[in-house]
Amino acid sequence: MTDNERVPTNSKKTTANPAPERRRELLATAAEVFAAQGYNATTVRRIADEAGLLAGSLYYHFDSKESMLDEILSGFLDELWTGYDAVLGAGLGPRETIEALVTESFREIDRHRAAVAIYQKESRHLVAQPRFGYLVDSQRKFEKAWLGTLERGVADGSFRADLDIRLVYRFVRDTVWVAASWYRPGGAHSPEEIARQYLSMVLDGIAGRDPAAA
Amino acid sequence: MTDNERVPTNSKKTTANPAPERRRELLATAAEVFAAQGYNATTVRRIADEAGLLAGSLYYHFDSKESMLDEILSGFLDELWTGYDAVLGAGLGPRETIEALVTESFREIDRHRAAVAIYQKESRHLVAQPRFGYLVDSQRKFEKAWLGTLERGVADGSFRADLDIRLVYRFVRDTVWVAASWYRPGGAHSPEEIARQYLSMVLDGIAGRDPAAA
DNA sequence: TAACCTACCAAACACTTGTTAGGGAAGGAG
DNA sequence: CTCCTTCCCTAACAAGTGTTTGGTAGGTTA
Repeated sequence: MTDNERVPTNSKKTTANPAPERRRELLATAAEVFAAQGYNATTVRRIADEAGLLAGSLYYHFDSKESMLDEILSGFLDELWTGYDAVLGAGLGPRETIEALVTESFREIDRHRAAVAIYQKESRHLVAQPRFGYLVDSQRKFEKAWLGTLERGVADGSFRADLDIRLVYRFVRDTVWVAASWYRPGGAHSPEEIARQYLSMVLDGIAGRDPAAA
Repeated sequence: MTDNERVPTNSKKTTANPAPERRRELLATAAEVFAAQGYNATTVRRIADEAGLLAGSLYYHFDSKESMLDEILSGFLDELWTGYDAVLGAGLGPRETIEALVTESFREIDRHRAAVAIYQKESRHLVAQPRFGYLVDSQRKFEKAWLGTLERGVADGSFRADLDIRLVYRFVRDTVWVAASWYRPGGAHSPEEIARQYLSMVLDGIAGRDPAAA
């Protein structure tokens, strides 16, 4: 469906997926360390320590450190686009689409906090590598979905027409995704509640409604 | 004045600053590479290549790779707080203070684009190191200034009272500073124009004013 | 019992990393 | 000319990097 459904290069397993439980465990801890320290600053030995095995043993499960990163990012993007495609195919109006996309985004941040953090820190220099070319495809598709929705909304009066639409796009996009840098699951607010307040701010602003106030 | 005025440890120069021209050149190119590739992913040899000399020669000017990073970040923060302190000491109302802070922030992004990008990517794991403890001080002061202004605004009706104020703080803060990731000096808009449109979005929202629209 | 597979360890490999030591060319000062 | 300072190069070092190789304990299958 999307062009992001890459099969992570895993030459070890020829059968479909016999026992990916351990892989997922290891990928989860790797993602946590990557998110906390940064990909390049993270050593394979550190991941192994955190997972309770030796560095070399990771290479029984994965081809390379880079393929771990690949699997983390592509796995996240696959799930993200599953959610986005459902929203975009629902035939909603511009404003409702934006609301649904923002809400869906915060749900993804809730479920893939580490992957989102990694994506934000590393994607900029990963796009240069051919292996991560699918990041470019995803970015393009992402921009098309959001920007297109915003333009539809400007056309039908849902959104203001007196702003640089690309500035608005980056504003909304960044506003949502940087939340992954401070969001912690199990915090004071649910993803839906955060989405609600963010949408309220983005759509209506933070200024007081009292005309008497300066 | 601020508590960020750290003297970068430069044991080589005992006199005040005899010829810091070359230093600034090298720091500028180092900052560009750090911002583009990430600090840990950047090798000293790469910086040297970009600057047109050999890796070892950098150590005539700087104590270490880390001290380059230190000097870049502390230099940026010093200038940032010079501007912020001027705004905060001007005795403006809450809304005018926020407007001035946002505008000042975009000016700093314009002048220290690379340093801001580095700060955003690396500060999270740098705060653990004692050498970069001043980052924590700056963060605390930053939060105090912004959050305090927002609270004053809620109290006097300038800002909405029906939102989680800490969420608003993070919203405004991130919204402004992530702009450094896409901003390029000499682009379509001046820092002031970007600040104006951002403020318009943050304060009044992006929704259309036409009540007839959904 | 024998063969086999899974998941790991122990130990090393080749390479890159930040950093250092010593030296030398260029130019101004005495 | 000699001395000194500035700025850079050459060449290496030790530590850390991702990765590979061979082996092995334990369970499952035949």
